[in-house]
Amino acid sequence: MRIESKKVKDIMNNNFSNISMSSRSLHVQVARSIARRILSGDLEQGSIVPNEMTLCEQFGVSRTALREAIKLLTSKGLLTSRPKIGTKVVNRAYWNFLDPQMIEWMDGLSDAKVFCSQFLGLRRAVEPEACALAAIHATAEQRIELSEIFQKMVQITENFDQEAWTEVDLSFHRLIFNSTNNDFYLPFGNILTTMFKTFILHSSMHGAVCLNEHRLIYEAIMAGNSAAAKAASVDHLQSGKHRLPETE
Amino acid sequence: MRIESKKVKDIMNNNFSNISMSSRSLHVQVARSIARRILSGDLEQGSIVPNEMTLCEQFGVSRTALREAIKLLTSKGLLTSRPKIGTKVVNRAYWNFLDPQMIEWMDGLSDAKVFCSQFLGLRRAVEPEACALAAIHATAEQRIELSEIFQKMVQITENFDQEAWTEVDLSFHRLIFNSTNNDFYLPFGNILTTMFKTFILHSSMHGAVCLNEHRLIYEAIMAGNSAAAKAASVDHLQSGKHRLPETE
DNA sequence: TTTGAATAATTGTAATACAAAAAATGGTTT
DNA sequence: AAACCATTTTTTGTATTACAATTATTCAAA
Repeated sequence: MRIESKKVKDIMNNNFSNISMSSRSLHVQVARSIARRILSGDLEQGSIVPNEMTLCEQFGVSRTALREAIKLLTSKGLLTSRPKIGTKVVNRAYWNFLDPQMIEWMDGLSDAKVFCSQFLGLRRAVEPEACALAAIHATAEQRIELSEIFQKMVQITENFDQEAWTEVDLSFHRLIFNSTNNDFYLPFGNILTTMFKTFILHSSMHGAVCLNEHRLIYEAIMAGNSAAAKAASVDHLQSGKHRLPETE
Repeated sequence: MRIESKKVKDIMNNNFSNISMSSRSLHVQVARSIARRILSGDLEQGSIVPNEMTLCEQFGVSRTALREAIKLLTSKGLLTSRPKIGTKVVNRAYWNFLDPQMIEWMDGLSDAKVFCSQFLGLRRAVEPEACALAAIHATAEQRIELSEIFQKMVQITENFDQEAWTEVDLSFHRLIFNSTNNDFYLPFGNILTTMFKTFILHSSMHGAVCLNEHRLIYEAIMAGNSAAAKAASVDHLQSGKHRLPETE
């Protein structure tokens, strides 16, 4: 019996497809296109974008599709509409940069290096505290899962495979955010994953060193030692050599 | 000449109305209603919600409006749709709790006390680091604006007015997030504001003490002393007495 | 100058029709 | 019986048209 393990796993996880199925639907494609015009500064903050019919013609889509695209962008804080006035680009201060789809849309617009180091600037704030909270609040099941994941890390390190390691690394950090059992930390799992997948981040250090850093975090959380978990995470993120974008 | 200062100011700021104009449009009302069913657990994760025509009848709206509502919820990570299958509630791990509109929708669902203390759990991670970054990266204009805002705080403290103080307090913290000049910190200004407006948070300590805490943050940032700014912020947020929900 | 009614431009909502995707069905072949 | 393939069926996706609601603009009147 041949197995399509990925598909089966997706079904088990109640996911339709791994990620947000990229851009199958028309309105998402249109939204992405407009979003990038806004994010790049092509459409200026505070300016009124062309009216719906004009945009329909520009993109060659129906008003239905276009309006759904605009609703999507409104939801991200990029646009706001009113009858008779039109649809306006809102001030940058209201853009939801913490939305994974927004992050995908940034791909190739701003300097990836800058963008990633900015992200690291947030990660350094959030993740150590997440580790500290996880050490305290992780459930029994979550601790079991964490040890299973760390086991995998050890195995992969033995004969190193970049892709497999990225996968398990992400699931490691994602589980930590989940293990805070704090709703406000949950989204960072997706944000981190999206950052990795769109700006292909490689940890320049393979194997031993990196595994050791993870081991320190892992053991501190398992021991319920929040201070140690936090310190280990700070150390992990401060060794500023790694996690630079692959390009250039 | 009579002045409608608020409206004039809104026009100056390029805002259509102060906040996201709540629920003027039909599709937002529908979205809110469905969102609350999901957030409350009434609609279970992984389950398929009724098909579009059924929902149209339930809400008494057209398919156009209903679909725009669903697109909004999809954008927040709550739903995902596919032809022939239907629209499914996605796993909680993918919900964007860092979206201001999502936070509004939580009002009255979960225990406000728990929710607010969870938020404080994130704030304690993010805000001290934001202060540290602001101390380093704030522009000249931002430093000027910060001192103006602090001036206002002093004035308001002299004859205390709760509402006015909340207003200026929020603008103080918002400006700090902006002054990091880091895209990923920007959204926290809106998140903080939304948390305050929907879960009416009162700082139990008025006047002098609180002003002093802000002064320490303010002076450290102005001096460019990131370590001191961070420490002052930690202190400000650790005095765990304040910022509890008003209800009960 | 101010007021107020008419106008016009744009988004908001509705209704209908058809296209596309994909599971489910059932019959055919191996 | 098992595998395969075309057919059917269900649901969302897109297009089109029409009309309602909102509100800036215009222009006339007081």
